[in-house]
Amino acid sequence: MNLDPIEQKFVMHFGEMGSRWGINRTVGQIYALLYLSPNPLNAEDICEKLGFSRSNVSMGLKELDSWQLIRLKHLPGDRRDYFTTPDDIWEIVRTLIEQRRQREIEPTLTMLRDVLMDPPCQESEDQQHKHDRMQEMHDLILMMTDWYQDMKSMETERLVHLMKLGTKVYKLYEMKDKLSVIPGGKKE
Amino acid sequence: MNLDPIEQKFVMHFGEMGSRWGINRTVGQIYALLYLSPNPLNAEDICEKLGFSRSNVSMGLKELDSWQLIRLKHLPGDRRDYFTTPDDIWEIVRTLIEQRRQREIEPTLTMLRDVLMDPPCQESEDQQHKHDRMQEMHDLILMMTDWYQDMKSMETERLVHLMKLGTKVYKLYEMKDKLSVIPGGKKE
DNA sequence: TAGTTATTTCAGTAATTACTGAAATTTAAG
DNA sequence: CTTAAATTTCAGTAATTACTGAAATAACTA
Repeated sequence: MNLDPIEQKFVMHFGEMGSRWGINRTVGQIYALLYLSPNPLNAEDICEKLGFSRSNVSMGLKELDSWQLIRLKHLPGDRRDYFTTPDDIWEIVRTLIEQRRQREIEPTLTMLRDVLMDPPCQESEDQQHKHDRMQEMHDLILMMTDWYQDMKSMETERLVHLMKLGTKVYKLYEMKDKLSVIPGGKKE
Repeated sequence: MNLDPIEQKFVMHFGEMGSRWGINRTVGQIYALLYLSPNPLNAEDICEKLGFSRSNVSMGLKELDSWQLIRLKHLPGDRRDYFTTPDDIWEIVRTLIEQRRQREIEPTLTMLRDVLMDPPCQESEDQQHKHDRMQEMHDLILMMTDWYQDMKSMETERLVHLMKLGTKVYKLYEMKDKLSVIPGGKKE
């Protein structure tokens, strides 16, 4: 492996962390390497720097591509594929959240909608409890994804501002009914 | 396996989903079963319902306990351990987020703090770029965890209200400077 | 077109993780 | 204390996932 100490620490960390997420070591390390790299890297570069086989790197890049986390670049007079991560880290975060929503949340929501569709076959108390419990989960997930869809449309600048306000913004909101100066203050 | 069709679908789904998260099939299924169950279950119940070995269930429960996702109960005149999930699904979600923060985010933050501590050994442009890139990630993670710490302290009722408001609350906030009626309107 | 280079696929193997049954330990009751 | 029930541990094995090298395919060049 051909990395300076700091880079190595960062790359290794993402390799190890990878396994705590659904992602494997190779994929984690490749992404960390690309994230730090000042210029696009081709597959051969990655093999060399991380000591993985060419085919492993190919599969890792394919995986990252399926997550839409990398960008393909071409250098003039060079037919090889070069890869980068988006420059804007917020774009990376948004993509990660969106992909996880699609892969992990959406199927669960579909399953829940499905089982909640038909009413419990035998109307026992236990059946009712299970039904309620699933409804509860369904509603909570729906609320969170709706909230996320709303936030997603915000530009980074505003989102950062809103996050930094945190709960303060809510205290302000509570005040508005008392003031009844702001238009729409009686709604909700 | 001894489950009615709807329950089975729910439990199986969490088994399969488990592998997309860091969690394994057994643990996913056990949790789904406990989540739906109207009354606490002991290990033997779980073995029977899911068809796992006693030791596998024991290990699964231990894992769930380490995530603080289950509660231990005792029934009068019965020495066996019975388990439930919290009644309040919001408590489950909070615990999940908190645990993931501790296990996945905190170590990364520590690593980043660590590598950002000492200045780049050789002051090349590439070194600077890597340093900046890591700083960027550090700051973003810190902002998100700070925001989360702030939200964590809110009661469920208020949090739900705030989520349902979504970005509307921000539009209101933008208005306040123009109105300059609300106390503290000139801050920030 | 053939020849060259880049990339992907895939079958086989290595490594890791999940699961079991038997034995050990813990816990409580008599 | 002794006995019995409940739970955990752990070594061995099964199942799954990760990785490799060779072969196939694709993409360009002359």
